[in-house]
Amino acid sequence: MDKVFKPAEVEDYWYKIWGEKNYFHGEPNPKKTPFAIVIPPPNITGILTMGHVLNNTIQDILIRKARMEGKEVCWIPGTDHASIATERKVVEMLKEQGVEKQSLSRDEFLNHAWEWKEKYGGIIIQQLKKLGCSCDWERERFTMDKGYTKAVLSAFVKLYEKGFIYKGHRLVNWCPVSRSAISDEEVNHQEVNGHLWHFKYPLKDSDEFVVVATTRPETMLGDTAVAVHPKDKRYSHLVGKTVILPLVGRELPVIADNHVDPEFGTGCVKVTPAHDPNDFSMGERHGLELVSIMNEDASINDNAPDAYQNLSRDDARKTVVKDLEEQDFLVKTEDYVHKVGYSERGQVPIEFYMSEQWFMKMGELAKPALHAVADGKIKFHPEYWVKTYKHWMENIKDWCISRQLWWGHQIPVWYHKEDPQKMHVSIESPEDPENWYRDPDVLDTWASSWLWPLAVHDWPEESADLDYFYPTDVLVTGPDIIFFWVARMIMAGYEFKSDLPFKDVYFTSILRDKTGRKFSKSLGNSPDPFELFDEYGTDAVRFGTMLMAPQGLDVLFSSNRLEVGRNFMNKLWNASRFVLMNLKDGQALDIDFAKEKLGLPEQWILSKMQKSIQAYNRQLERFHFNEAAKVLYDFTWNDFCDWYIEITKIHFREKDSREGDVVRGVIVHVLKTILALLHPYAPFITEELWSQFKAEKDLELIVSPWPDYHPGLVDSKTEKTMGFLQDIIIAVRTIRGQMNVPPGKKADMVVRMHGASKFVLEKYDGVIKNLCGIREISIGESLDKPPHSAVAVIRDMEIFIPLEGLIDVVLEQERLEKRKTDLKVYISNIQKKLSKRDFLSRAPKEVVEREEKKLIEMNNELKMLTINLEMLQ
RNA sequence: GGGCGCUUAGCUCAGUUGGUCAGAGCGCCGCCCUUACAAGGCGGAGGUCACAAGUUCGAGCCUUGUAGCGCCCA
Repeated sequence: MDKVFKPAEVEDYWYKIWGEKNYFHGEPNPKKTPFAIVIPPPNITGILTMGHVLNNTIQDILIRKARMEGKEVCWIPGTDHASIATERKVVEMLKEQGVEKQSLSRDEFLNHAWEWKEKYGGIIIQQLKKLGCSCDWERERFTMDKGYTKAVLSAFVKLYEKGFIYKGHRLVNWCPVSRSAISDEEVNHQEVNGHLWHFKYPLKDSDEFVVVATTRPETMLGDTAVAVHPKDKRYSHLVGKTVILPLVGRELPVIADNHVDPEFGTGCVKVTPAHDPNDFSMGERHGLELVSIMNEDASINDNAPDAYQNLSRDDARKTVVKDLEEQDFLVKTEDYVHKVGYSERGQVPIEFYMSEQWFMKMGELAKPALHAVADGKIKFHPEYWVKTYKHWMENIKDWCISRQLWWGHQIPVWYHKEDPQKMHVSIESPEDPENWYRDPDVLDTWASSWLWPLAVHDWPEESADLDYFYPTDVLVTGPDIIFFWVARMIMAGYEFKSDLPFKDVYFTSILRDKTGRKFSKSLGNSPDPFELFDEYGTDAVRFGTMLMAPQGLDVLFSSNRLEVGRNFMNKLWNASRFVLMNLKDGQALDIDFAKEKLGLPEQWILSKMQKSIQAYNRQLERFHFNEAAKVLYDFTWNDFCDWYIEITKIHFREKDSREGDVVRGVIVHVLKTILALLHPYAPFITEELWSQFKAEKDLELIVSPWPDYHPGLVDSKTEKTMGFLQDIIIAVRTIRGQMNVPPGKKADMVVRMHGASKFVLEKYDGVIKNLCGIREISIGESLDKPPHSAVAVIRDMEIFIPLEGLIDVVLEQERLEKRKTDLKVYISNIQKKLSKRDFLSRAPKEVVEREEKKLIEMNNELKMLTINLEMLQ
């Protein structure tokens, strides 16, 4: 074995072997418990980010553990067609080639889109394989597969027939870049530094005028009223009068409406029903005219005066303000901070735009989904997301599901050419297609991905796969898509299968950079996972990432934190190397621990290991992946490497004892258990090391049994004794360290003690001698303190280390004084506690006894310290 | 405006059901290339658990309030 672990040499090798042996594939098997996960399908436009690393490592951990536990495991991978994002990519690509989308037919465009998909859509899948994901690749799906498409259209038809889907002429969120409607969830509100412009609108046949304030001057071209609050005395005389809209000349009524905020601006507002949702409802209440002044790309249309037509909305704003100023209608311009809705995909401010769209009624769909989570049938981790979910579900609004795009699932609705009111809604086209035309719009991508857990099995077709692997067990995803996807999948599950889609939902951390900014493509602050894999090794990236991602909190990611992972992998590698070097050829390593007489360190490491297994399983079961990683890290590094391996060196120096053979059995057993437990986090290195230790009959680690927890091997007495031994060793090392005793120089140890623990010293003197460089140990009840010696007090013993020529009296005094000061504080705290009658009567007996015992021990230590300090004077 | 979360060592963070002298990694100081590992070993320093009040025999943990930071929704 190499002295340093070289990840690149094992990663591809083992991934290939696992694949060849078909270990990733799951089939319905009535004899086994199923364990299923569906991957959150990444966009075909996407490449692997650290967010994907985090998310998919977690899923792989769950899947690999379940596989080792003997469950029938199925992790279904796939990709999402991502309507808006993909169409944008394809349009951009065509533009570079000098082709405008508008010059192509729908079919021509879709051919380009499919070509693009074939070329780039599989990149992220290859990347997930590099990460080590043990997905069932035979079952890989794409949301525009034939079977999947059928599922999406079937769902549309079923909901239409139920009356849950309808068409309406509404004001919708409009993305001028995509030239499509988008849903409320695709709008992000951002604070921007804007202005508040105050304009004069003159009263008809009068010298009077009103002043209105607006953040969007260009929309004045579509104003159809001016409104004030009915109780606003400043303006009550104007209600019912008419003002003239500057630049346009349109006559506008002055109306009174309760929804006007008298505090905003002048308390008098312009009303633009075709471009603002509040104004729209005001328009409905007052029967106002709708004047839409924009084209699909948010340029000004011919409902505005000639001077503004075809200007972009930004140019229109400048021109309108300039013209108003020149004509003396501008009163003032104030700086003004306000929130603006941005299109999530287009990254530009959205417009509110009148158009005809398809909507889904959500009220009935939401009911069972709300209850499933509120009643705990579906559990969220961390739990606090339940509140957010409930709040959204209880205030759910109808969902705009149509998009003015070509790439996606075209809406399965045909209109009759003679009579467009006549509709054919079906997954099949009409029998006389020549008389019909199909709705050109496609469905919102989420209206296909909400079926993912069902449609991967070709629902609504019946299948054994669907029966066996649905509901799935866990969904792992980011909290940013709790509404987009999680909530809607739950609704779809109940609506179409009358059952929940998953039992647990784990919401991952959001990754941020060192300064707390969210990782994003546009900021360019997202590290490339492949550079990290190269630098640290994939296992290290997986393990390090998991170690730094606490449940429910954001992660300030910095790649040097992955060093912890890399160092740990190297530690494990070298510990294995040590064990391998000390094994004998052909030695049977299956030791029956029950039948062998085990030494204290062996009993201790096995006891510690059992406790670690228990804690590890517990943390994994409660989805605390960082804490589980920590448990294993601590056990491996501290207990196994720092203590147990060091102790075994004593045995391995004596070549052929029977005891040594038992130690070999124990050390291999512990190491193999560590490898098995770590495998879900670090699959490559553990499989490689396993191959060095596995017996003939053993399978690859990926399908080897999960270590059992044996409570019978937990032995608290052993742990106490070993703890005592460790305290002694640490105390001696501290003295050596502080007095600068050269590591090679052996010292003697004189122990004055009275208690029953003397046997520990006598029996394990070898351990003490070897672990802290001691030559001779003398023990007695009335030994004198040797001259020039340093002292440590441990429980009932005084340990003297004679250090002729090395002892620094001042240092020794300082050290003892510090301990004495600390002790006094502790003692006084305990005394305070024990002097309270309420404490004695109300605290549990064990707690009181523990405090009393502690007090005696500390007082004893203090006494011995004081004597030794006095001797130094 | 409504909701959620966070505040523990210089930095980044753990801390389970309220009960040992509050932990880790990194960083810092000292010693060491001891035949698994210098990506390492041994030892050390470093904390008013944001602040205030309350509940309790007992609070980092529970309750209320305050301040600061962050996120989501309107």
